Amino acid sequence: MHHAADYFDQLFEWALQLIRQGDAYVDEQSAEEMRANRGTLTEPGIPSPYRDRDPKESEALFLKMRDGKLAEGAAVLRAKIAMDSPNMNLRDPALYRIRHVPHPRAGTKWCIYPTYDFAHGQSDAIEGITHSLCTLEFEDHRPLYEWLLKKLPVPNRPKQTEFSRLELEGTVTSKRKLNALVSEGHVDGWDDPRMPTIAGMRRRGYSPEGIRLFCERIGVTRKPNTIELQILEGAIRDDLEGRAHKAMAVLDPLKVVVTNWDQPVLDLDVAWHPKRPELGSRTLPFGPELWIDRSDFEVNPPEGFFRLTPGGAVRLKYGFIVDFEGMDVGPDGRVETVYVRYDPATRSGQDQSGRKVKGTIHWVPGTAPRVPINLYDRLFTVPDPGQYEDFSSVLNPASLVVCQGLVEPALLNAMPEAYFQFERVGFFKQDPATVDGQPIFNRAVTLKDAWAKKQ
RNA sequence: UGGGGUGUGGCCAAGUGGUUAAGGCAGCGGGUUUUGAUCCCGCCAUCCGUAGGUUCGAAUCCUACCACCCCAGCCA
Repeated sequence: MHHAADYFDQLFEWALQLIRQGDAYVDEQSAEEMRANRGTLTEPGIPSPYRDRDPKESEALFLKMRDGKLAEGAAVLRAKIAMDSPNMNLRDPALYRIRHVPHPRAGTKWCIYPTYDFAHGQSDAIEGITHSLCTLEFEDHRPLYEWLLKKLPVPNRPKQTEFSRLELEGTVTSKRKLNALVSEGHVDGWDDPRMPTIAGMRRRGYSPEGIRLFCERIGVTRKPNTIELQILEGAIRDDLEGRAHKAMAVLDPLKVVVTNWDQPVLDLDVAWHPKRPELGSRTLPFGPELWIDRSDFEVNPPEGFFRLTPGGAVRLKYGFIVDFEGMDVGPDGRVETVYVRYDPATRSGQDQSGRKVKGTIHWVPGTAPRVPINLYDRLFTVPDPGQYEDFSSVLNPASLVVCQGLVEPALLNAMPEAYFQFERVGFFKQDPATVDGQPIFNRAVTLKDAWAKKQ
């Protein structure tokens, strides 16, 4: 990492040189006067009364600026270019201004600081940069960037190239707006998993490779664009599909009792990934009591529903086919427990029964630990929040839903760097806030769900 | 009504004078499947902002027009 502050001494010397060359002058107009004299888009500006002062006088004033002898706003160093330029950025842009504040890196050494325009190209040159990339709004600054490089004895001449910024549906990407989200407390920080920052995406569970795949898919151009969220999510899914450990978790538990289970708990040995044996396997206990997702049982199933129903049967993934036997319904009409019978001849991997069922659902053992699972969704309810003057009014109140889910016991073991797919649910990763034996999972992205879409 | 940019299918994006306008995402249809996931197959712009023109031939060259974005901070 390099910082412009590392070059403040050199930048100051170069500013002095511009003054001596007659290419810069100290202007003592107020900010308001400068604005008034800058002209408009269609009318040229009016030269400052200080524009043609003796360079020696400018130099003396500039030194006074540096020495803290002038108040903020009392004077500013300006490039002497052209007040009638059709390019507003060339109407004698400010190069240095007085700020009686310490600098986060340079401390209290300076009370004058270079503007973006004066620091940019020269810093690039010092760093030996050959191609300086930035976004389209700086296109109009390129002539200024080049003007400064030409006027100064810089070690090399970087070339500025602009491209369009990346706009993503359902979020904001400008630093200022992101900063507002953080400082106004709408998110927990710059690495909040809902933030479109690298830190946020990593914490959410996006892999570096997935992020790069996304970048490859969207390309780089000079066209204004707004990328659909699906392109990001699709890239993340495509990458995670191949690298995630596959496990089971139940977000909204419904108790299931296997009434004919007449043996000790059966420890199933299940591979972490069906296509990647090198990832190894884990133990998954199957017993008389377990949990399934509430959405996988319907008393009055809609057309095409092939999960568990009264009178129906499903396969419990990696386990057995079970047949519905009965259920307990609470006073509020809510199903509390489902009773099933398992078919011993249908054990996964050694099923010789020939039975076929329409659905296979995920489950966790009755002893499954309960852990917090953060379900993240888009931060905003509209695709273009940046267009709203007060974007906090279109925040998605459900951008984070914390649920207490049940996960298979193997997930209690620390695997902080692993990506997980909770089968039929989505991709997840442990949050860094996880402490020993108390994992917290973040949902990176859901799985595609053709059934949900059909509903 | 100054200057700088950009316009190719729902979203991205190749293509810069010559067969039927790449590819990805999304969508649709079908197959495989102990994840309604993955995977596989097929379909998806007679048309490239609009209108003219040049040419044997144009999304690609010319002209005009239209639309949208950026610039009047001592912000970056």
